Amino acid sequence: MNSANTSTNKFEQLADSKQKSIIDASVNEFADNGFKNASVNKIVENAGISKGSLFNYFKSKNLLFDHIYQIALREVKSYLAKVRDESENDDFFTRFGKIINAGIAFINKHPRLARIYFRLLNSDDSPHGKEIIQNLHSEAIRYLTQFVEMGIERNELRSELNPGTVAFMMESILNRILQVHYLEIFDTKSNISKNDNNWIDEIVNTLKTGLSTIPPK
Amino acid sequence: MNSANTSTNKFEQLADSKQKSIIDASVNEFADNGFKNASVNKIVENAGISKGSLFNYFKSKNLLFDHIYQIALREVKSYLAKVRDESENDDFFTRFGKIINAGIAFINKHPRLARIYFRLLNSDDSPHGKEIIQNLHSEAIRYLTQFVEMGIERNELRSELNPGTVAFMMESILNRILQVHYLEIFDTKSNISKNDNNWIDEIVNTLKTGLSTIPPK
DNA sequence: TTTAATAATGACCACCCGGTCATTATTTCT
DNA sequence: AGAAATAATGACCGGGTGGTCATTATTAAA
Repeated sequence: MNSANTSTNKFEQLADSKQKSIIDASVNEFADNGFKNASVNKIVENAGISKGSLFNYFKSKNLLFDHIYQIALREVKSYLAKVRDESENDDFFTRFGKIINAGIAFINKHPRLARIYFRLLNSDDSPHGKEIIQNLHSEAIRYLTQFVEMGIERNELRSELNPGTVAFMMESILNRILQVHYLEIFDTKSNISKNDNNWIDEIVNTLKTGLSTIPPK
Repeated sequence: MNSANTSTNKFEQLADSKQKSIIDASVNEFADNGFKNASVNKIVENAGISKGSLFNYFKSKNLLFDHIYQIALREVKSYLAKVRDESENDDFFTRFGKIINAGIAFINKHPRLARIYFRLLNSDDSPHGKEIIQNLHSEAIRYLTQFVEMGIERNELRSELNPGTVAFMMESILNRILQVHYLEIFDTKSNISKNDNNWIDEIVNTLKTGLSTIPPK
């Protein structure tokens, strides 16, 4: 009883190369098929282990998915922390542009994790799908709300703005841009192809100055 | 050989009440489980017909889904056309608010169709999922781009704006608002609960006047 | 009313699923 | 080297899948 008996206890004591092959096979299978349609049989086949072993490491398909998801979450958070720290001295709008580009960079670096995320978004066939997504969204809103509040303090944003509302709008647009980029990677037929910095700058700038011909008071 | 031999030919010659019960059962099953995880056995059970009959009306599960999807698409388009015609004399921002409210009304009226749509969005387990979604998005963008161009012509929007970019931003926000509303309906635990007109007005207004403290030239 | 055409049925098929566990292979300890 | 402990295996289980088709029930024609 020396260490906590987590569900991944046995798994974590495996050789690193074996862990990696199992994680790789799992990520690929979940990314391609979502949770329910992912096949444990194919995972063990691609990982080069027996089914009995997998169910020895993880008590169920659910717990295996949880483990994969935790890995993805850790990766995302480290990305967000990085961009927050690296853009501390930029103005609000430059920062927002950098956040968007960090998201794009993440998708480029971890396309299969992004795939799992985007599947999770609306599929609801995953063990804790709803809770996971709610969590991610509220974390994103909190993250962006901080930026907005800071922007107001620095007098870069109008003081009468509701930070939560602005954060919601930013998150909407951010998510959509990332979704488009994700589709560009996974759908070769995609004809959207607007993923260049000019486009992002244009969006940020439009958000900055607004649409109306009539300037506010 | 008098009429086109479509895959739904036999189905459309059925009594209306029978058609309705089959469609109802199918919509419910697809809404609750997505395409692949939907069970044909449960559909026929809930529709009160035999499995053989269903496969007589529709050659495959795929074609049954296609038929359901076409129904949903028709419903959405009629909604969009209605709001376009009814708001012809409003200014751009009032119109955008009405579009958002029309979307919310649609979800309230057809929650199960909305569920199928949101599942379709990222699940990619449906027969032509990718193409369907691409189509819907580009139709939405085209629809909104018209509004933006009209707004510029009427001198309600800055002339230097790129209509496609603005339409993209609007669609991002619209989609997200509808997604939140959808979650409020289907997830009783949802604590977002911002679906009131004040919130929508606030978003539209923020988009109108922009975020920056510095007014454009 | 008898016959011919059409519609509805559900047992059945081959296949795949997540999960189990007695058996076998490997490592560790004496 | 032998015994004990641990790890890995894959045949097997009950259950569900989309789809088929010989049989039965219903309707239309004679």
